[in-house]
Amino acid sequence: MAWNLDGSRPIYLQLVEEIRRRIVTGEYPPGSHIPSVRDFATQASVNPNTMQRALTELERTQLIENQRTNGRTVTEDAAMIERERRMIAEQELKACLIRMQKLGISPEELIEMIRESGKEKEN
Amino acid sequence: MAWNLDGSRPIYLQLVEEIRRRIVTGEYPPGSHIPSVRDFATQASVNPNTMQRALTELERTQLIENQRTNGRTVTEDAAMIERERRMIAEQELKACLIRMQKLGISPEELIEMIRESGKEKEN
DNA sequence: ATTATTGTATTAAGCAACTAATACAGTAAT
DNA sequence: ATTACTGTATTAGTTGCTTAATACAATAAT
Repeated sequence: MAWNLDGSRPIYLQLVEEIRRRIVTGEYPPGSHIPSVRDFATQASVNPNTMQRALTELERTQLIENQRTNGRTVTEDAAMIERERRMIAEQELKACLIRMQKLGISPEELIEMIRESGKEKEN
Repeated sequence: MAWNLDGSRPIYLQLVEEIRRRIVTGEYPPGSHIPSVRDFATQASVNPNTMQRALTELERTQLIENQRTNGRTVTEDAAMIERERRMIAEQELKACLIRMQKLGISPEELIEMIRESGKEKEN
């Protein structure tokens, strides 16, 4: 329900990522209708034009299909959705590893840091 | 030597991060002079105003000190620099964990992914 | 003293993202 | 047929980032 938009990057890109996230996590199931441009814009408190741009952009990934005057639906291809989810995760990981390497932190050290951060929950 | 600036975010922020990275990795040692605004701007192929903004911004972190008309120097406080390095790393990790969690990936799974990505080097 | 270099400030211009307010065409529902 | 909803397009105005071209004061070097 939360869009969590910030001014650090173009809003339409953040919209793309948030909607994509909802799709790959099953929040918007395969084949289901997603809200209309106007509804989406209202929900996210952005201009309809900006949401339109985000949805058009998202269409290029084939995750959503344009039903002309009947709105847009999530693709039926569940395997493709799962593939997308893994791809996003691997891109995130790769970016994280690079940023860490630039700070002089190896993958092994990163694993150790993750373990450490897990322990802190017990406070 | 590479600045690797892209248009995805404000350039002055990318400059702040790159210079900060060079400091915490020892590329610019404690107490040393960093290049002048104009030199830095030339190196990074940006406008002096943009570099000025980045350096002013970076000053707030205390990592660099303003010597008035004698340029800027990296702080002598090596412990503080190391502290900064760890803080950046932990922020990166935290952000990564959150993004992964949003994709339905647990810290344990993330560790597994890191191990997997390490194996792929042997191709 | 003069010169060069430092940081800093100012003004103007351009650009991309975003908002705003409409308008239009197609289709589903009634 | 009419109504209400879809996506789409257009035009205009605002804002923040960036570049550009200077200018100024303070200091280091000579």
